Amino acid sequence: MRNFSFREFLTSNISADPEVITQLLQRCQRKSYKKGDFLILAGANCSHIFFVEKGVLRQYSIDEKGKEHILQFAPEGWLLNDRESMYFNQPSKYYIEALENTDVFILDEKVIDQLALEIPSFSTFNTELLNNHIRHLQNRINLLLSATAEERYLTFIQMYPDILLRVPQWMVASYLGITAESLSRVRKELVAKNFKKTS
Amino acid sequence: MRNFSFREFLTSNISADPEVITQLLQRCQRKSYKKGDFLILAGANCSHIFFVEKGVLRQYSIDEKGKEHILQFAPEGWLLNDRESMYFNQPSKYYIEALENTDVFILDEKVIDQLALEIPSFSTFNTELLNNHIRHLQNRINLLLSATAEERYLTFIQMYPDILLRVPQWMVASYLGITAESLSRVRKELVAKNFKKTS
DNA sequence: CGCCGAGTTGAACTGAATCAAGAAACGTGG
DNA sequence: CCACGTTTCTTGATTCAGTTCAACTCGGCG
Repeated sequence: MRNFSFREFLTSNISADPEVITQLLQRCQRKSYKKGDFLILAGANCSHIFFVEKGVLRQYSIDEKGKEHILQFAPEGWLLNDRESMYFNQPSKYYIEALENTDVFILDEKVIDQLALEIPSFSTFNTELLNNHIRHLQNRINLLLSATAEERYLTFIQMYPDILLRVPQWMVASYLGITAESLSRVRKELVAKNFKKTS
Repeated sequence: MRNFSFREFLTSNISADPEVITQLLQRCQRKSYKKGDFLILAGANCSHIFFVEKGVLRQYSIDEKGKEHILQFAPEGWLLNDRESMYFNQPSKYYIEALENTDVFILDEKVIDQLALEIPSFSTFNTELLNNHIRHLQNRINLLLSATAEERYLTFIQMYPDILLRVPQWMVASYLGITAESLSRVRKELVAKNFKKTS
């Protein structure tokens, strides 16, 4: 798996001179987690943004019936954070877990606030992240409201082309809001359709 | 229905002196729509934020199968906007329609940008709106992933206690991601349960 | 008065869940 | 490197929540 450098990510998104970005990076923590490690447990406050350099994270909740629901996957190059917990200072509803050995940059809320004061373009950057996040969530809602299991799955593999090869299939099912068995059948159906088409 | 003044909303959310807010309000457009009017059609760019002073709006999309899906209701005191269209300059996927005669304040993107430059606390305010929006969307996704039709309905009436009395029931069904017939049956079931309990 | 959209109800149907069992893949320790 | 248990994936049978289609009621409005 290719590494995604946080520096690259930042330079292509914030218009600040390299010196400033270097300073920013110095104020980040860098951490490595092993497969299965938790970065955050539900119930704790989560006031950081994680940038994945290498590996995959998942963010999920557990409902009253004991079922897991995956809110987001974050492979390399993706950000993961819990704005609800961070911004509103609430205990998080979500667990964040490493699904592979994963290297992350951790940007703490305090650092974000400082940076927003010091680098004018940083708050623009932060706004962009928020807007992007909203777009992502809105599209997902639309999909959940309108699409069948098969349609959701097809959309998923377009959005996260390689995740399927890297995480257990039942987690993908959980992200899609269906059971593992259903996903297995959907995939079987698709293979059958393709076979028909190409033979 | 009680009126919700935009000034009140702003003063309780931005720490800027009244003079500045007065100026802000002067740069807003105020408009009235009749029941059934469209504020925005899908396909057009939507670069404003609407604040509802009186009335109700709905924001909805139409999928390939021709079905409507309601993304949000906005009764008085609520904001409605399409960040995806506004921020990324894309044609909107959503229609915005007045469900009653409705009075709104319109805050244009250009004005927002100006204000962010002129009033430091304004961008904090904007960030707060974005974070709130994210929280709202995330909770909805969780609900769609985990809850049955009945559970969604119960959550809905807690969140929008009076909307049900003001808009056709089939629109609520569309918001919940179920058919009008199903909602009718869910409601019937709930009445039956309550009758059992109280007799 | 007559029409039309909204809501209700019933019957048949269907996509997905559940339950259960077996097969395959995987990791770990000997 | 093999043997073992554990987790994941698949498949089948059954059930169920919610959809679809259709008929009927009700209330408002021209």
